[in-house]
Amino acid sequence: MLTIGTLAKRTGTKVQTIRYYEQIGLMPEPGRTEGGQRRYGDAELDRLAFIRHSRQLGFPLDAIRELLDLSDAPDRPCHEADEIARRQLKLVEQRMERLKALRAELKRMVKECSGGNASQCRVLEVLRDHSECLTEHDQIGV
Amino acid sequence: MLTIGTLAKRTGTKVQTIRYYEQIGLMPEPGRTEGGQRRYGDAELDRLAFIRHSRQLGFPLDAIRELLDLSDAPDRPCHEADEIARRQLKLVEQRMERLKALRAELKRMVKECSGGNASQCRVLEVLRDHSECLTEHDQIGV
DNA sequence: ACTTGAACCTACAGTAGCTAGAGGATGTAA
DNA sequence: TTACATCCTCTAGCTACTGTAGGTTCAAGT
Repeated sequence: MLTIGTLAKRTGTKVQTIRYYEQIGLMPEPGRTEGGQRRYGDAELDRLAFIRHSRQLGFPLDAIRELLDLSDAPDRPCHEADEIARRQLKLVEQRMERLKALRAELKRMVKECSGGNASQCRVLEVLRDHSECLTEHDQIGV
Repeated sequence: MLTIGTLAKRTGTKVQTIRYYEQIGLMPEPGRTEGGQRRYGDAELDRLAFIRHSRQLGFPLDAIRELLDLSDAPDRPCHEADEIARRQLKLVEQRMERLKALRAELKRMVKECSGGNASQCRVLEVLRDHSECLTEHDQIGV
């Protein structure tokens, strides 16, 4: 039987995060000691590891919920899981494209800064003048 | 004199966002009509454009506050702005590295999925078994 | 002058995914 | 038994907005 702290250490999760997952129904309510402390088994350890690994791959909690459902139902066809993974991959690729553009712009800013005072600062100038910019209006969520 | 809606349209911002910026002190309190509606001048338009452009480049609001302070004080040396931009560039580069690893992992998952049912699903299997993974423990913030 | 309707106002709640703290109870080893 | 790490619940906070409810104001058209 594992305490919440052990579970936390083994999966690289904070204790509070595990309780949070329980609260939102991602982790099941575990058994308790007489004194009311949570005690976990190996199934819960696996489940939490699954969740953490998925989070590390950037899957949002909603998607993880779906993946867990699939994982719990071995007979269901797997294309749904495939779908979710593909969606995530697409998202990651979009973000990368976006970051590439940002990086270019930031590099340009930094490179052109000659180190005078603020009134001649290239960095500030570029930020002030949107027209010399490669970046589009509505791409804020990086 | 510009209404808040006009300012919003011109800068690609939502009206509520402008009010939010005012609330947190990033935008000044503008003049009002007798009826209490906000009216802006060109200075405010410029300031908002600066903020939005910076946000598009991924600068957090705190950094933008610093940049605005610098922008308001033309005599201060510019290396602080340079510093902030460099910091941001570094962050962007870190994120890109991270996303590259994620992309590789996701591609692998998707590629190996053969389309059976959930019990043989490669995607789920990879998520279950952290040990075959390239990704490190603590890299969740993508 | 009057009416209409878009745009404005405040205030509050909600989003994702945790994280931190207060104030107190429990479990375990010496 | 005593110390002390770990646990408990509850609440609030973080970033950067976004949405809604319920009401007011402005400007254009008649």
